[in-house]
Amino acid sequence: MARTTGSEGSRTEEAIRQAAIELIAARGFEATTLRELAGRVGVQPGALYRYFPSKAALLVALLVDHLEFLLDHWTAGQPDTADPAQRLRAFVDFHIRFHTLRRKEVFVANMELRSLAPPDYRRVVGLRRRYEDILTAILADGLRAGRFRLPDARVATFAILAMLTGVGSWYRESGRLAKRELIDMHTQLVMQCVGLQTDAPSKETPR
Amino acid sequence: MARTTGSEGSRTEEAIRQAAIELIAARGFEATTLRELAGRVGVQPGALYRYFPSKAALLVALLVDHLEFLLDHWTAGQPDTADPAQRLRAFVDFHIRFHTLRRKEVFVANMELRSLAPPDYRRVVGLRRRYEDILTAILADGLRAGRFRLPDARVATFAILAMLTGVGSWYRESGRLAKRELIDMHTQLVMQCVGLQTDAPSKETPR
Amino acid sequence: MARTTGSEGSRTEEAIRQAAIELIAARGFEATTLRELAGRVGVQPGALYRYFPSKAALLVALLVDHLEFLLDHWTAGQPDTADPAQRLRAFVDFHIRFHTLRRKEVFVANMELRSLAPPDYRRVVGLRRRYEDILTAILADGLRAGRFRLPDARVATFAILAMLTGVGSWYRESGRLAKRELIDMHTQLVMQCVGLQTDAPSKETPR
Amino acid sequence: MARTTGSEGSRTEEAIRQAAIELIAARGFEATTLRELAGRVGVQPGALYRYFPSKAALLVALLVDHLEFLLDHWTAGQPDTADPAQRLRAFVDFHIRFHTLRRKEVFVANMELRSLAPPDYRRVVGLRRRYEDILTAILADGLRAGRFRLPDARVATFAILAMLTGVGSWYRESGRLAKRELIDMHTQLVMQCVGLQTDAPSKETPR
DNA sequence: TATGAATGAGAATTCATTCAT
DNA sequence: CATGAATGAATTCTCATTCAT
Repeated sequence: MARTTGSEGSRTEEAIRQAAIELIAARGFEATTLRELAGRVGVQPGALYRYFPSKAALLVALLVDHLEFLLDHWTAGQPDTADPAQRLRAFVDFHIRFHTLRRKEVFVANMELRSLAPPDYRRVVGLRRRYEDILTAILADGLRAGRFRLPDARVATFAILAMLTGVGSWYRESGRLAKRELIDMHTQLVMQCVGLQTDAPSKETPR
Repeated sequence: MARTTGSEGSRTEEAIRQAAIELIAARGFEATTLRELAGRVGVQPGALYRYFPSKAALLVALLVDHLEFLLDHWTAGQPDTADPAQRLRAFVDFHIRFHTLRRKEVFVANMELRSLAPPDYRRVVGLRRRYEDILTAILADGLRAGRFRLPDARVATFAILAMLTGVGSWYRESGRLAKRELIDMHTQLVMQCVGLQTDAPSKETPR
Repeated sequence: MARTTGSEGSRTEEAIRQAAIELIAARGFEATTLRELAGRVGVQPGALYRYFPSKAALLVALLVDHLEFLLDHWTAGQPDTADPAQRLRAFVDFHIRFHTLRRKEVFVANMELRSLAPPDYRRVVGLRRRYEDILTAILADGLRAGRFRLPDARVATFAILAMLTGVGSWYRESGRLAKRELIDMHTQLVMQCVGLQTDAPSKETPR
Repeated sequence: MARTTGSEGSRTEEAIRQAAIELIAARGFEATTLRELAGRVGVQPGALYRYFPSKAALLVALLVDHLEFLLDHWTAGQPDTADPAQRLRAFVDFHIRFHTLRRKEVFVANMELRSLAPPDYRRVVGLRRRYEDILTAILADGLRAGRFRLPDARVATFAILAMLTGVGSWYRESGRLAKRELIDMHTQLVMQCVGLQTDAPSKETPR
């Protein structure tokens, strides 16, 4: 379904969101001016205020929508198994796909938390926390079942998320690696990280 | 040599650097104003220009010094062994110690690359690259020696650095974990990640 | 004739006028926005332009109508006597009644003259002048007849009008004084002011 | 003593205050722009912020200083008598002198109360109240001594102040009347108003 | 008769930077 | 070595107004 085609207005709003993500990812929130944003969208700066009451509110809308979208998608595509290793595999696959697909949103959501006013910050961090909890639950499950060898489920959550999310900051569609390879590689790394042996071959970095 | 003993001026410069790191870490470079910086240092804004030709130059100085300090310290304390596993252990220890000690500098260096003008950006990224290369070399060594099982030394470098650097964003001196534990945990995670078995015990997350 | 029965439209126009008086009295003309006005009326800002060609024209309409209403009412209820003292008494009564009844209109008419463009200013001041002239004529009559003792009929006009109009700025229906008392008090003050003895009792201010 | 001659800065501040009074008196506070104010002073708009933290604060400073100046001057020149009639005479003289001398400040103080934020409003109204109380005290004295015939000291205070203050809104130095005449006329009006007989001659308005 | 979308001009305010002293 | 005064350019945001529908 998604946003129905709609009037002038809803198309303008979508255009603003798109352009905002692009600009904020490129320059940072503070360094992004509404003038430039309006210019990209092809309207006057004042017109932005029909859609967002302030620059800050625009950022909040972007981040909240992004995180809710992320959570919804995980929920919708959740793996049909209770096996922790299988679930972890699915999580890595999901995370990398999502984070390479919506690279800019992810980048913005990671970089601009500090541009949020305290109440907005709490709201956004709350949503992010729910995503972290998904991974923590998988790791804790695996630990409990004696399948994973880990020092601490929460620390490992942060470690693995940092590792996986980092991908978005250097991966380019046009680069050396196909997305399939990327996922396979990180699956191997994560699996080993939680103490599972993999039979993936080792290969040296080509230069 | 440089700023050692401390005339009035060099003490002021140190104070500016300190305050700048603090402010930029807290608000971001764009959101940090020279007025506020000057206020913290206890001088008028104009006085800052005795020490740095521009706000941008101040950031560059901060980042370059930080990265050179990082590289110097690794070089100075380099482990006295050729064994890849030992070297990797040493790297993790060094990295986490440094990144928890100089948390704010690290945070700024990771967040504010995009605030740099292209030539400065290249310079700083060049330094950072030299640090990454240290880890890549260790991993490639271990691969060549058949000691590590890894998909790709470069990808693993990014993955491990992201994992380790992430620590700085949530670790607090006053938190649940002692620094020793932190290092042990991440050593275990990294060792497993590169395919080495560890004998560290698994423990569940306390609630 | 004019806005009597009330199609949709003429009811809307009345609502606009009402809301405008209220808002302008509260915030001043410049500080009143058409957005807020429209909001109170329950329409979109653009709809106001069906009724008034501009914000400035709205103000003019308000002021002119108010002053014409004032003059019409005096004319309609004019006292049936040539005696200056009687006429003065009637004027005070009329003025205070009108100025407490239509407090907000009066307030706006006194405060917002300077918001008028020169031609509108002249028109409105012309109407106001006709009202002042009513009092001047009474005073001049009384002087000529040797009944009043006054330095100058015009100066006294301004003085008395200022005195009486001032009431509107502090009088509240719900306050300490009934309207009847208010009128009696000011009648006494004005009568004494023009040199007539009154037999009204003096009373001290209660605390 | 007064503001000592002083640096560049204090001269600029004085110039800002002067120009601000002039502009605000002419156009109203809301309609006065900092651009225009700066233009009159001969500086860039931003420079105003060295002297006042906001447009609103500038207005407050103007009003508070004006009212304190008014109160100080009355106190300094207070009449050397306890006789209510004499004191009332002195008050009228003082008030009209002051209100014709500092016409614009007075006008602004009367018109722009509503442009103040609530706390500032309370502060300014508090000062104004202290001035009103001076007149109320004189009237109450005269009443108690049986010298004045008045309905109510507080109501009479408002009435007389309105009458006297109104002068500032039409008096021009260059007009028909000398300031001496103006004061004499209003003294007569006020004296009669409180029920004292005067021996001033009546004269008709020349046309 | 009214709406919804947008404009264009201008508002207050902020900020890096300069420079005479 | 540092200040105090000021600049000039930009920023977010507001608002009266227009107009196709």
